[in-house]
Amino acid sequence: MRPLGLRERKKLKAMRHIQDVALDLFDRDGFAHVTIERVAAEAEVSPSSIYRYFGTKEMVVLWDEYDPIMLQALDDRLAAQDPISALRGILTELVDTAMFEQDERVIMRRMHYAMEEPAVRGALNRQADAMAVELRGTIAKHTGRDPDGLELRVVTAALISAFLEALAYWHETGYRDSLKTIVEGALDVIERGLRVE
Amino acid sequence: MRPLGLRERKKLKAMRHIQDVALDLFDRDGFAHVTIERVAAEAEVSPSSIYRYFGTKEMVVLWDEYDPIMLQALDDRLAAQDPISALRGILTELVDTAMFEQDERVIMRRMHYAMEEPAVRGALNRQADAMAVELRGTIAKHTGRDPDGLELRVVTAALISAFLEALAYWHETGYRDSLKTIVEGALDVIERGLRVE
DNA sequence: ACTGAACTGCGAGCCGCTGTCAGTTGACGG
DNA sequence: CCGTCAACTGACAGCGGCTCGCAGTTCAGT
Repeated sequence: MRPLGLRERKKLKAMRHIQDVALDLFDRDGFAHVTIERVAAEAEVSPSSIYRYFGTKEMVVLWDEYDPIMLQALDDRLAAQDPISALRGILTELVDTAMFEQDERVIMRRMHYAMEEPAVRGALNRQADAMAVELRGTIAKHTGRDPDGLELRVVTAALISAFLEALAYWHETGYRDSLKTIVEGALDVIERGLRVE
Repeated sequence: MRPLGLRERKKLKAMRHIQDVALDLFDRDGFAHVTIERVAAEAEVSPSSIYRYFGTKEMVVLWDEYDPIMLQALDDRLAAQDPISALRGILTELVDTAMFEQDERVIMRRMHYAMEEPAVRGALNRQADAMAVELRGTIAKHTGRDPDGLELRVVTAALISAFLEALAYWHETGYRDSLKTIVEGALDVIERGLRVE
């Protein structure tokens, strides 16, 4: 799996390029006012290729080549630790990776649309939903709980939504604090229970 | 506000009729394979009217004439009680209302698409997001918390997502138990904190 | 090399959704 | 009861996201 063939490398490069070009156009004219056709023209690929690569216009923004790696890492950790520790661990790992530093600017550009553009936000939520299902299955497998039980459903949903809120807060506060700090704060809130008043 | 004019009554009747016709067609041919044009023809209104009434195809399923009433009731309760008690209260009230009994079948039909059809599910999440924002504002007002603080964000998100999971669970278990029981179970989980292992 | 499979671009087309405009219908004061 | 005005409705045109089938091209394994 490690050594990517030429085909895959070309595809990855094309996707990076398309995403980059698209973000430029979105920044200039706004997400809604940029057509896929124009992105395709600017990136010198055909519109159908964009749809083949990304599936939807929103995914042009949301796609992240490291997502599968992250998910794999999370899965691995879940075999040995509880979900909250696993998430904390991933975050720490992430911050220590040069990859993150390097692409942080791109991440923030994408985050802008993920938070401000309703359509993109919707797609993000959908991704989160899919992730919740998978997470539930994994936790169930490692703890012997009922994967379809109400309790586990609520717990994983709370976890995922806490992470999403952390992202939103990170964005709204202008990326002032590190994402790691914020996510840990969010997890703390969840962990200690929700005395509301 | 109470006595609805003829205009509003006609509109409400039309919307009920359109939703009903649409659900019939969706049941027969599937959500994706039914065009708004066909719904319009079957309901004997113009397509533009459907868009004026509901905004999007998904909202034809999600629209509920009692939603604004529910939201108002929730707002009222939030002035005097904490959010969890308020939600429990609304649920109890709901179950006691004849309105619910009467329309329960329609609710289940709609629920089917809200859960199984990705596009509709997306719209539901979006509604939930909007509700979270409002809820945050209301809680902040009544408790003096920072409406944009991380803690309140996480708490309200957990509450809303718990409710959504309760709905999903209700649907998945074939509406066996009452929604009230399930929501209360979900709220219990949230309330006592999320020790995961 | 060479064959098969995967990928790409092209063209046509569906349908959700928006905006405009002319015609109609209910709300309201006299 | 009626005239006026605002609100609503339907017909139409059009945009653009997205899909599909097809023909030509490019990479992978032998």
